[in-house]
Amino acid sequence: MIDLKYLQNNFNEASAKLQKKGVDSETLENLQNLFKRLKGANAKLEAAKAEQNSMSKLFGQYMREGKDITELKAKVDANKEAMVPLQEAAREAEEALYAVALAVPNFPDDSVPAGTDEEDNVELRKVLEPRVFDFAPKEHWALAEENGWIDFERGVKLAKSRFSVLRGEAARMERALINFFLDTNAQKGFEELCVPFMNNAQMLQGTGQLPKFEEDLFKIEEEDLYLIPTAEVPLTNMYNDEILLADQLPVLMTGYTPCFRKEAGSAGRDTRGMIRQHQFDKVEMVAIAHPDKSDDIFEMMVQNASDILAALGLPHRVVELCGGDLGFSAARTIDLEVWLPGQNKYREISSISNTRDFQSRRAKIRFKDGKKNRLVHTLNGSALAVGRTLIAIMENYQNEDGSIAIPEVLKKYL
RNA sequence: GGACAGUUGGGUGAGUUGGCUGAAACCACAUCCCUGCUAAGGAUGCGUACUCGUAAGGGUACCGAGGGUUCGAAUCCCUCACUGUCCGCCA
Repeated sequence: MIDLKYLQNNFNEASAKLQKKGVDSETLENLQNLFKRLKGANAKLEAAKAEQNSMSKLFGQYMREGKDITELKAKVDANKEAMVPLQEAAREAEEALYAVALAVPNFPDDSVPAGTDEEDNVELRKVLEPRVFDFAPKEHWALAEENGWIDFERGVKLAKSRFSVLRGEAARMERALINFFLDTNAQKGFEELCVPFMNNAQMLQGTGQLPKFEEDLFKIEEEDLYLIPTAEVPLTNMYNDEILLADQLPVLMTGYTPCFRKEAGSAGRDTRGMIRQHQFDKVEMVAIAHPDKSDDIFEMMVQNASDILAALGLPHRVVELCGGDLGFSAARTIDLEVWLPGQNKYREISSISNTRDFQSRRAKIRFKDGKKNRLVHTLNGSALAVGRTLIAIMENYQNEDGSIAIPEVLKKYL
């Protein structure tokens, strides 16, 4: 959630920032008014409560002293009744405010390039030259079929469309990649965690998936539980509603989890192959950081993900997202796009974001800064999406006969 | 799944015949004082959030969560969650 006090005191600045993310100023004006309304309603209610409390104290005193309480009782009853509409007003004001506030995206950093969609993203650099093929490179689904690696039909039979089954060598490769990623992240100082793949609503709200993006989540019937869409949710919320000590920072965490997404709104996109699935494996990095240190950690996380791709010999480019393409919670995001020769395109394989205090305000993750409690910064990034890495290896390491070579660094994991 | 017990501040743990308890005591922690020798003693402070105020200092809420009874609830009632123990079941 954005800082409402900041919005109130720096309306024009805040409004300009959020324009980059396509939020109109009417929404913000509305938000500002709702905030004022809540404060006003609370002030009235609290004054009435203070009155009630002090009269109640007197009441007890009178009882002890044996004084007559009929007059006091009448006053206190009248006040109680007068409080009912105030209570109602405060409740309504709060509901109205949060309905809007929780759906407003984070402020983008000033450095974020303006733009409306991915066309306006800015390429920062390319890493590794794409290989020159002396034959026409195939797409991963063709290779998968030739090698018997991915069983799309049976994935659909077992579940539904956008599910698939990895077989044999491919299944082992998936496992090898997970291990390689986790080991590499651990070397960079990330603690490995194995977390629940279902989280409750409060956690999903903490990281920003709820309430706005419920339609993209798989919910467990009859339970307050959702399948996680990314390990960012459990890892970041490890410290939900906690106050850390300054010397505990930064907390660096990594974990492998499957990720579950309904892909609502992506109907028809990437239906062929394994690019966009309802369930996919990912190894995630999460950092809980001191606000002054989050930029450095961000750079480290981007470098780490890029290094992993380079170690696998996968050409990729580093892209800074423009305001319009930035996710809901992110203040800044850098994507890593891997080269897919079969598709003749760069495709997203990692997304690293600094959410600054947007998630920590929702999730109440603070740290002791001297006497005061301050919100931490939270960062997350994939290192890496496993299925897409497998695809990238298939397409980049393919031979003319359809066989696929194994990247050197993975050999010890197979 | 069934039965019983419990859920209090950073920790341990009082308080459950409703008001004087936002919460004793102890530990931990912080600052200061004393003293000096391998550590001890003393004083004070020390929950979170929102809110009013330049500040000093007020106010409101929170004793697992939500609701109820009452002038007033950590204390009574209801629902739910979680923890523990026993039974059942099971990878």
